[in-house]
Amino acid sequence: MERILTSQLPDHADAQVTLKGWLHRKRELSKVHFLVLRDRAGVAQIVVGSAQLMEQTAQLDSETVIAVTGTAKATPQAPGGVEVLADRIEVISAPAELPPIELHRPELKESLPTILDNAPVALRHPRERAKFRLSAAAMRGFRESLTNEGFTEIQTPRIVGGATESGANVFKVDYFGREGFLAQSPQLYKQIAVGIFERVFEVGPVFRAEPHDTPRHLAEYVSLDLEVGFIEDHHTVMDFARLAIAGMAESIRTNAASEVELLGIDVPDVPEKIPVVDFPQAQQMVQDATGEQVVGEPDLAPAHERWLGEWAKKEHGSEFVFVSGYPMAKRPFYTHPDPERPEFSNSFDLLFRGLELITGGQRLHLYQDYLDALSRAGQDPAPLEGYLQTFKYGMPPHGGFAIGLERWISRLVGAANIRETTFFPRDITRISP
RNA sequence: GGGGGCGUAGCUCAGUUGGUUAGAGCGCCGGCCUGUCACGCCGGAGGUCGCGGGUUCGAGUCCCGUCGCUCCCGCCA
Repeated sequence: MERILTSQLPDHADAQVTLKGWLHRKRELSKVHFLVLRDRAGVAQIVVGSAQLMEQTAQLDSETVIAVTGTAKATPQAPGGVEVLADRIEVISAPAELPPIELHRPELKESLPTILDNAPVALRHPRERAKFRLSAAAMRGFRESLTNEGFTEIQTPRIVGGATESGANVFKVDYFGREGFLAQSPQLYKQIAVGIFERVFEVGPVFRAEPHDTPRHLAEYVSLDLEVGFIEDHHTVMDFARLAIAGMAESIRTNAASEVELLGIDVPDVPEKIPVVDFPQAQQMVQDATGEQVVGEPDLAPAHERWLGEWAKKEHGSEFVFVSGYPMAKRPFYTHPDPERPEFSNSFDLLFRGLELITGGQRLHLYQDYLDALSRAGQDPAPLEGYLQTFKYGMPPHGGFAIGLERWISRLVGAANIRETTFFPRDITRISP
């Protein structure tokens, strides 16, 4: 008998079916046992009526892997409308121990450290795994919307020689006796790739050895990167950021509809035109509203980003807001200045529900500009020789951005801590499981 | 890196001004219950109170140290 999924039960009413999955829960009454079977699609109720079968199911522990054969019956009493009246239950695999957490609850009551310590089994919970189906749908939307625009997907090295860019700390690795580093971003390689493909994107892990212990930081996270050539300025890049985010939101709506429903989340509408606030203007607004002295600071504090998020919602009905034109001072060496006011850059952040979700901008594209910028930053151009080749041999104006996947999902589901939406998070203290 | 909070049963948590044998709910085990759906009812097992030291007649409770977790800030995606 061929296996069907719990989600296919409504199509098989009154037919003989086989379900395979995990024993999610038992509810045992004296004359009838109800089993809840969980498979990759969801859960279904199994009704056990015969004394002989009940004797068997009474012995089964939670998470036993079983195959159930019986008749699918549509009935209003059944959760989900259709249940299986079991004729035969086969144990495929019996667990060695009971799970340390209560998987059968509608929502896990366990604390985050307990969930993370027991992640291999905790993530089996329908609500837990649903978050990562949202991730999958988001990545798919990112890939599809950009592929449609003539982008090429690339995979750049995760092990690099020489520090990639200034700023974040990098993990050192022993590379056959030489010093190597884990890539903190595909930045340099994706720019090189623009010289080859014009339009590229990448989905992959990046590594940050920063000693940050916050609910928004990870030592390893998934970066959705884009880089595109032949732009006017950073506003062209912002248009692609809008396109990518809209594609991700749409894919979640269509490819993860049941997860969206299960989690009860609001997938945001991405406006055709996301509001844009110039950095100095943003600071002035925050200062006027909060009375805090922020004008002149080189960046926005998280609290100020939250304020801007609320402002965009109130004034523009948008859950997204661009802040553009950050000061050059704290931006990396490849950042393109604003030709009109060189102390500011052609860069931007995209805030989603008050959290920094995307950073991007226009990059320098002239060889001499790179030599000058590196010199100003006091950085030795020698380790960057391969990178600089790109500009030596002709590059169009270009730019790009990076989206933090886990941050996007974290904001989407309203998680208090990014670890809730990270598949086996790596942070300053956690390296396993 | 700076500051705050918390470590008590498998899980989530109570535990009074220090006082005899440390509690609850869930989970687990046993019994009862034709339709449960966080099933219900009755009973039971389960603890080095994170670890080490100190004060005291007496420490889960007070003090010191240490380890772990967590939140805020810095910083970032």
